[in-house]
Amino acid sequence: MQSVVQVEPLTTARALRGPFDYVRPEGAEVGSLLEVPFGRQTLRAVVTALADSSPHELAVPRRVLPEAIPPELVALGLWMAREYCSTPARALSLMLPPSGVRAKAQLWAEPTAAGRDPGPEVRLTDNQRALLAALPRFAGTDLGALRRLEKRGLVTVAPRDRRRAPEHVAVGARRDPPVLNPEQEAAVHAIATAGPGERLLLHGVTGSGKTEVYLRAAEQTLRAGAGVIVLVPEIGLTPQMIARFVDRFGDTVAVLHSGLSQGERYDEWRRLRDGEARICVGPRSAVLAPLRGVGLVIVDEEHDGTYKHEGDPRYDARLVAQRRAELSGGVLVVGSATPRPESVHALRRIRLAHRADGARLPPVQIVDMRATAAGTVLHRRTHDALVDARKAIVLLNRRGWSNFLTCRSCGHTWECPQCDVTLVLHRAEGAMSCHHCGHREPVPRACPECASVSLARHGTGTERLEHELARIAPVVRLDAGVANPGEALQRFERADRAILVGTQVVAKGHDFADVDLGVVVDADGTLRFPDFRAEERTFSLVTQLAGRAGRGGRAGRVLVQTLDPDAPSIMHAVRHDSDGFLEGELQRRRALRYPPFATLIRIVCSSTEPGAAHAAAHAVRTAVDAAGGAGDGAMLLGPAPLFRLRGRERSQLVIKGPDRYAAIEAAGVAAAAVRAAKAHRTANLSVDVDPQ
DNA sequence: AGCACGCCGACT
DNA sequence: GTCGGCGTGCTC
Ligand SMILES: [Zn+2]
Ligand SMILES: [Zn+2]
Repeated sequence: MQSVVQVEPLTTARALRGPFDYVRPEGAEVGSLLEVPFGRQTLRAVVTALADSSPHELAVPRRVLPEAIPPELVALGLWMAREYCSTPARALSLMLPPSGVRAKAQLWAEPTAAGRDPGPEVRLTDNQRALLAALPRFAGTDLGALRRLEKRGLVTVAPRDRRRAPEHVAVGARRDPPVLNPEQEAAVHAIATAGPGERLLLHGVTGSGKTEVYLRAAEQTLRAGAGVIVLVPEIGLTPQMIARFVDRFGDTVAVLHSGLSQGERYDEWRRLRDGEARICVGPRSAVLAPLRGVGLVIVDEEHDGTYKHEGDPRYDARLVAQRRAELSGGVLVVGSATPRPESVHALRRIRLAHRADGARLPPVQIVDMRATAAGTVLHRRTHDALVDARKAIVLLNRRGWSNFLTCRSCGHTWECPQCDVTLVLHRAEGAMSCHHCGHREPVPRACPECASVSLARHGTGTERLEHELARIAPVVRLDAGVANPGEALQRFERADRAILVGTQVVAKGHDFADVDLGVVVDADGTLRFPDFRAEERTFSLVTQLAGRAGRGGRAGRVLVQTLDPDAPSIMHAVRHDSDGFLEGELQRRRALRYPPFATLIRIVCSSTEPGAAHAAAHAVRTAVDAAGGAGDGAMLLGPAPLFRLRGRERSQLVIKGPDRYAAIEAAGVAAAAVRAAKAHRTANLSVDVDPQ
C-alpha cells in the first residue's frame, strides 16, 4: 500500500537533490503541497511520486496545504528541470500561486426555508424584508441585521471564499461572432482534426484574423470537455487578447498577467485548478497554469522574445507549451505573421494569406540614410510624409533624450559606475540613467576631469524625437519610461491627428484604426547587435509595424530609414515576402549550424572578483572537454568577455551542438563541477539553453 | 539554501 | 577558559 510520499522540498539550493521520502499523510497524492520538517527547518514540498516503502527513517509531514497542483504539472516541472539545467524545486515553485496569500473568506448569508418567502404574518421591518429578498449574498455592512435574522432561524451566515475578480477592459458590446472566410474555416478545421500532440503553425499576414481562428478553436476544445491555454507576449499593457476571450467566453476565462494583485492572482489560480475556469490567457507563465486536461495550447505572436524566461530555470514558454500539449494529448497552435525559422522548419503550416477586411498590405519604402549627414535623425522625405500624415506611428528603439554625453574639451564620457556602459540622458527627469542596472545621477553641469562646461549630446532617443516631432503634430510617447501607457494609447486612439513615438511596444499588440504612416527611424539598430537572430528581429519589427498601418479603410504606407538597404531582412520586408526571407534564413542557419540545426547553450559566469569570471568560464570549457565534449560535432565558443554588469565582470561560453541532450547533459555536469570547485567560489554561473 | 558541529587562534 | 572565525556535512 503506497504509504510513502516522495517529495521535492522547495528550496533554491542547487546542490540539494531530492526526492526525499516521508510518511504519506491522509489525502496526499502526486501534486499535493505539504509542509514538512526538513533538517531543522520547515519547508513546503511537492509530492512527485508515491511509493510502497523507503530505505530511510521517515518523518511525518506537518500538514497538507490546499494548493495542490495537477499531476501533469509535476511531470512538466521535472521535465523543465532537466531541459533547462535547473532543479525540480525551482521549476515546481513556478507552478504554485504566490505564497503567503490565501483564499479570502467573507461571511455569506443565505435564507433558510422559513426565511425564503416569509408571509405577512411574520413580523419584519421593511428593511428586513428588503434584506431577505436580496439574499443570498455576502453579509458586508448588514452583518448586524443579518445576525438578528439568523437568531430567528430565517437566515444562515457562514464564511465562504470570495473571489477577487480582476476587472476587464470592455471592448464594446458583445457582438455576434463574425463569419469566417474560407481560409479561416480551413484553419479552424485543421486544428479541430489535428491528432493528440500535433503541432501547427498558423502563418497569417497581419490583420488576417488569427484571433478569430483561436476563438473558434478554443470553443471546439471547450465543447470537447478540455481546457485551453492562450499565451500572449508580455507588454507593459493589458493584452487585447484578454478582452477578446472574456468577451466571447465570460467567466470561464481566467487571466494571469502582471497587473493583477496577489489576491487576484491567487483566486484566478484557484479557479483554474478547481475547474471553475477552463481557459487561461496570459504571458509566458500562463503555460504553467494549473488546468487539468489541456486540449489546446495557443501561442500568439510566437516570434516574440518575451516567451523566454529570464531567471532560473530559463525556460522558453514556446517549448514548454509544446511539451505541455504533448503530455496531455492536446494540440499546439502557434501563430505569427513573422514566424521563427525554427517553427517553419518543424511545424505543419496553415496559411492565412489575406487580410480579413480584404485590404492590401501597405507599401513599405526604403529611405536610404547613407547620403545624409551623420547625426540626421529624420530624412527630408520622412519629415514630409509626417507632415502629410494624419496618424503616424514612429518607432525608435532607444529611450531617453540622447545616448551618451561627452566633454568637448577632454573627451570624457559618463559611464555607469556599476556597468561598462554609457549613461543615457533623460532630460525631463534631469537625470543620467543606466538602462541595465537602474543607476541614476544628476545631469552634470561641467566635466569632472577638466571643468569644461561644453558638453556634447550624442544620439537621439524617443524623448528627444518626441520634442522634435511636436513641431509637426501632437505627439504621444510610449516607452518603458511612460507612467501610464494605457492612457497614452487612448490619447492616440482618440486624436484626429497625432504621432505615436516609442520603442518596440508601439509595433506590438495594439491595433489602431486609421494609422496611415509607419516609420522605422533606425532599422539597422537591431542589425548592429552581433547576434544570429538580428536579421529575424529586424524583419519582424518592420513587418509588424506595416501591419499596424493601413487598417480600417485608410490607405497607409511604411517608411524604413536605413544605412543598410541591401540587408536581406529589409529587402524581404519591403516585398512582404516572408516565405523568401524564411527560406534564406533557414539556408543560412543550416550552413552555419544554428538552431534548428543545432542547440545553443550559453553559460555566463560572473563575479565581483577581477578575473574570476573569465577563469570560471575557462574552467567550464576545460570541464566539458575533459568529459569528452558535448556530443558528436559539438563546438565550444569562448570564453568571451561580456560587459561588466551591476559591478560584476562577466564571461560567457557557448556550446553549439547537434545532439541536444548530449549538449544539455555536458553543460549541466560542467556547470555543477565549477560551482562546487573551491577555486571558483566567488563566481556565479547561469546556464541558458536556447538563449534568445 | 540553512543550520549545526567542530576545530583553531585571540582575548579577558 | 571561552568567544567566534568559517570549513564540512547533512537534511527523508
Ligand atoms: Zn573634460
Ligand atoms: Zn549600470
